[in-house]
Order: sequence, then structure tokens, then C-alpha cells
Amino acid sequence: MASIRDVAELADVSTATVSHVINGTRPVSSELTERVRQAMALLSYRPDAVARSLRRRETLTIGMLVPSIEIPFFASVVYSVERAASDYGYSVILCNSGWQQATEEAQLQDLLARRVDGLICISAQMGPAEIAPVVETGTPVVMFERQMPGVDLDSVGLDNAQGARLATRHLLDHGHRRIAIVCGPAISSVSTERIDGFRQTLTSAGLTLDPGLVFTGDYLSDSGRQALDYFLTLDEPPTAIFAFNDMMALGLLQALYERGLVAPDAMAVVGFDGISLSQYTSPSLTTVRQPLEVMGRAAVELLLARIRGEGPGEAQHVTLEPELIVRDSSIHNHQSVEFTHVSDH
Amino acid sequence: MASIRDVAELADVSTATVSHVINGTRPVSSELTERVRQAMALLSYRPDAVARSLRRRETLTIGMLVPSIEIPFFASVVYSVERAASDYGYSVILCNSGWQQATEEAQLQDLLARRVDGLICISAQMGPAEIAPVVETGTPVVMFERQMPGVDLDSVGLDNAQGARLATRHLLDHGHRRIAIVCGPAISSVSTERIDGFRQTLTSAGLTLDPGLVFTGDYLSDSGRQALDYFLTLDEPPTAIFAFNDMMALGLLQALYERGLVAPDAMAVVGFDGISLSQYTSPSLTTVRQPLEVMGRAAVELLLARIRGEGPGEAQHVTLEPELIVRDSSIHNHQSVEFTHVSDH
DNA sequence: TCTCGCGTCGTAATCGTTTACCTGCTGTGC
DNA sequence: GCACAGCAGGTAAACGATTACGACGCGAGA
Repeated sequence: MASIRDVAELADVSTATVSHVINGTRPVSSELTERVRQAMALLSYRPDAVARSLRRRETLTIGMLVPSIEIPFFASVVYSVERAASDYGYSVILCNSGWQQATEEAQLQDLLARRVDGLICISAQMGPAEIAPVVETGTPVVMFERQMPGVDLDSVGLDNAQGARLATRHLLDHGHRRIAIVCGPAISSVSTERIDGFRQTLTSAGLTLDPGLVFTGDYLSDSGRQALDYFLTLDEPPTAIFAFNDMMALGLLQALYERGLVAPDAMAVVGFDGISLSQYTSPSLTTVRQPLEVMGRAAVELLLARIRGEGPGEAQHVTLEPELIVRDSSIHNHQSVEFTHVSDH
Repeated sequence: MASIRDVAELADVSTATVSHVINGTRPVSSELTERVRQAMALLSYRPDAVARSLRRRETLTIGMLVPSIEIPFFASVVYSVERAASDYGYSVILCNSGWQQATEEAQLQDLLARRVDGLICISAQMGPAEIAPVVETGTPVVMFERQMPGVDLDSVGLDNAQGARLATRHLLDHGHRRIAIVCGPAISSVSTERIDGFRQTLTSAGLTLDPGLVFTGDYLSDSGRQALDYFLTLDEPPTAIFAFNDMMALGLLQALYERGLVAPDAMAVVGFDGISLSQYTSPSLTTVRQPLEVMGRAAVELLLARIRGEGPGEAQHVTLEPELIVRDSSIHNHQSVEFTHVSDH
């Protein structure tokens, strides 16, 4: 592969001149510019990004740490991050930790060794103690959907309480009084914030949160199935279930279906996240949508600001607003009636 | 960040010695080894992968080109590739082309500039003409689920015809005689191979392929909906539909549901791919599973063999066998009966 | 005693860029 | 006629590792 020296030789100029015409960092006469361009074309020369990174001390690369890209929600996050990064000329190295803390730490070390310009972490298994050494290297880190207690890191997240309020109010508005939730592990602030929003909306409607109507899941589909099993054993089962993510809501829908029940008649179901698959379920899923494109872009922009050394001294926290998407799993809406009609012909 | 020189100085040895204790490339007395280790620990030294790559002329990085990680099938491919690559000490740079050929070519150039050790491409938009310059650089390329006509590239794919045979035989075995298919664009060999398998099984059962029962989709969910619309306008609609991927099958299920119909009673449905979501639909989806973990690993291993210069002269093509996963969308199976029973209590 | 081999380790070139610094040259203002 | 600004371009030192060579010391064999 041709190097800058080959180009310089062929164009009969110095490597400095070649470099300057490539980067536009110094005026070069049009004659030499032309000679250099031709030489580059002739050799189909491409600057070596590795050498450039070494010299410039920047790799134009960001590391993305994710539990598993196979989970649709994470896939969407990665997608939006990659798109935004690409717009700014950055590439992303993807790491799936598989929820293993040891793996995550190893990947982190590797990313640091590769001298990534920054990191975006989602749902990291590590705690403050593990992230501290990273921060000390000066590598900027942005947390996605999570904040590190004790460590002052930029983050982008959702107004989770508001999301829960939207979902809850929706169910209340449609007459439900016994609303159950399938929440996440108590460790995650995401879950506790949503519980808060849920409780607030309930009390503002004169209701109280019945601990019997709370099932703790793990954000995987099976949790939803188990939740339904549990709720149906109650003397007075709920009439609506609000799952804290779409995967668990999918599990709910399927468990309902297998019992010969169907949402929203037998049970109204609302999810959370707004993964694209939520629109393809039967029935389609009412859900609280996270604006992931915006969030991914925000994460990248926060990170780039840090990389450029622009950010303020203290950490910045960007919080975005969710949006309720009403579909068929919670109410009989106009569209589904139309379709039912069509099916008659 | 500490460099190898700092370590050498602190341990009072040469950089060569430090390098050799790091890499074990030369015997070093236990005394110096110990001094070096301590110095590294003291400075929390991590070798700079960029500098190492420059010198060693390898980056331990592979590029992965995908249309969109948001599509579950691609997400699974990327997942399995990343896991396998990671096992071999390689990182992967992820590129979403968005099905844009221009984007794809730009990303390719960027990956080459970054001196990735190899590339894995899936569903590339480019043709032989565009990939040729890449091949000329000597960078190994493995195609996933596709072969490049004219260019001799390694590839890993599925026995698509066999997959179609499995699905078709399954439907025939359960009494279906009018089986429709929702195939992909005629350009993709994947689709034509599956059509072949479908036709073969049909003829071996004394049936012929009815062109009226073929709908050409684009592998997105909406295609499935449109396909159902079309099939139901026929004088004699099919009793079963075989979709060439799970996303289109999801569209079918949803369209059925919205008409008040339900699989498998009103219509048997079989998908293809075996994305993890296919088990969470209502009803759960019978599908032809691609062994993606194996395929991802195979792609990485093919690539690494090329990188090491081990491969044979001509291109290698690994073809893996699909597996039929029978669930509820095609037949009333034992499990669903059980569940129905449970719902009675 | 000399030589040879072996075990250790250091010196310095190298990978392909970028960039600080220097050198000529030309033209202008006095 | 001279000093000097300003432009155009080259020289060579980084960046941080790896690695080809060579050097040194020591013990063994002749």
C-alpha cells in the first residue's frame, strides 16, 4: 500500500507538502497541488489512519459498551449512536458485555488501549469503583439511561417518571382502577423513577399503589409471562398491566394469547420503550416511546463536546421527554375497528 | 498516559526489554522481569494499541458492514460476529449503510483507511465493481449470506433451498395444498434459492407452483401485510403462507389478527430466520432457523484464516443447515393445547 | 590461554503520518 | 541599494511501539 513518501517521490515534492495538500493546513501552489493530486490518484493512495492517529493523538473512534445488541432496545440505541457518530466522522467499536462485569471490564481496558476518543456506556454492570480508573485516564465517558452515583459523568436519559405518568393516566382515563405494573430490578434507577411516576398519577387520582399489583421482572420477555401467571392467581386480578419495557409486554401478550385471552378486552397492556417491533405485535402494543434517535445524537454530542474540551466543569445531564403511543393493546381504537370491518368482505 | 519509555526509565532497562517482557518474545531474567512488572503497575501502563498497530501492521480489528442493526436478523448476525471476534482478540467496527450504496462505499473507504485486518459484509449494496478495489488492497473479505458473482470471495451462507424444503414439507405434511409464498426481490440469490426449494418440494408432492400464489416482498414487515391483502383477494386463497423471513411473517400475523382471523386456523404461517422475537409473537411463529451463532463464528474463522494467510488459493464457501422450528402459527401443537387447557381454570 | 557458544540485554531503525522550524525567493518601501 | 515582510516549500523530529543487530560476560572445551 502506497505511503505518503511514495506520493511525495512521484510528485517530486516533500512529504510535508503532500500532507498539507491533503489536510489543507498550509497554502500550496496550484501547480504542486495538482502534481500531488495526480500522484495520489495514480497510486490510489489513502492516508493511513493508524499513523495519523498516532501522531495526532486522536483516533476518531468511540467505544460503545452494551449488554447485548440482540436486545432490540439496545440495537436501536447503538443504531442511533452509530448514525450520529458517523455524521461527525467518528466510527464506533461495538462491545457486547453479555451482562458480565468481568467481560465489561476487559472490554473497557481494550478500548482504552485502543485509545478511543470517548466512550458511551449503557446499562453498565460496573459501579463507580470500576469506572474511576477510566475517568482518570481523561477519556470522556457518557452514560446512557443511567447515572453513576459518586462519579460525575455526563449522561443522557429519559424523564422516566413522566413516561410512567403518561402510561398510567392513559389507563386511568380509560376506566381502569386496578392497574398492575411489571417493573425492573430495584437496583436500576430507571425502574424506581417509573414507579414514582406511576404512584404519583395513582394518588392524584385518589388511588393508592397496591403492593400486590407489583411484579418485579428482569426486562426479558419471560418476566412478562411470569407476571401474568402471578396476577391471574390474585383474588381480584388487575384489569390493566403496565410493563416497564416492551419485551416484558410481549411476554404478557403471548401469555394472554395462550390462555385464550386477548388484549385489550381481557386485559389492557401498555409497554415502554417503543421498539419498532411493538408496532408489529398482535395486537399492536401501546407503549411509551423513548426518542432514541434524539437520545443517541445527544449522547454523541455530549461526548464530542468533552473530547473537544468544550464542556463545562461539572457533568451535564440531558433528559428527554417520552411520548405515549396509543395502539391496540390498551383500547379499541378507530383503526382496529376499520380493519375488523374489512375482514368481513 | 505513560509510554513504554517511561516504564523503561523507571525500571532502568531498555524499551526493548520492556517490550519483550510484555510480549514474551525473548527470555528476560527474572530480576528484570520483576522490575519491569512493578514499573508497569506503578505507572498503570497500558501499551498503546495504535502505535503497536502501526509497527506490527495489524490492527486486530475487523469491519462489519450491515444495512441496519435495527433489523433483528442483522442484529443477531452482528452479535454472533462480535462474540466470535472477541474470542479471538479482535474488535469490530460497526457500520450501518442504511441500504445506501454511497454510504456503504464511503464506509468501506474509511474502514480501509483504518487498516482493518478484514471485512465481513452482509447484504451489501455494492456489486463486484465496487468491491474490486477493496480486494486489490489485499484486505480479506467474507460475504455473509451472499456471494459476489465474478469476484472470488469467501462466504458463509445457508442452505436456503433446504430451508424452504423443510418449511414446505411441514405444511404439506399438515394437509395444505394451496401454499403461498412471500419471497424477496428477485435480485437476491437467497430468494431464488428458497423459491427453488419450495418448487422442488411441491413437485415432489405432485403439485405445481402457482404463480398467483407468489407475492414479492422486501423483507420488511409491511410486505407481509400487503401480501395478505393480496392473497385474500384471490378467488381461492391459500390455506398456508410461507414468508421468506420472520419480519414479513410478523406482518402476516398482524394483518390476520386485524381481520379477526387467527393462525393457524384461518391460515397457517411459517417464517424464516428464527430471530429471537419469533418466539414471542402471538401465536408464536413456526420458522426456519438459521444457526447464526455458528454462521457468525464461521465467518470470523474464515476471515482469520485469510488474515493469517492460511486459506487456500480459491475462495471457500461454507454452507450451513437450517432447522425447522415448529411453533403455534402453523399447527395446533401439544404445547398450545396444554396452555389452552390451563386457561380454563 | 584461546575460542566458541549461549544467555542477556541494549542501540537504533522502522512503521506512516504531522508539524515545528528553517530556508530561499520576491517584491516593496525607504 | 537595503532591510524586511510574506509566501512557498523542504528538513527532520516527533508519536509509541516492535525488532533486527550487535555487544558483553561467562563457562566449557581444546
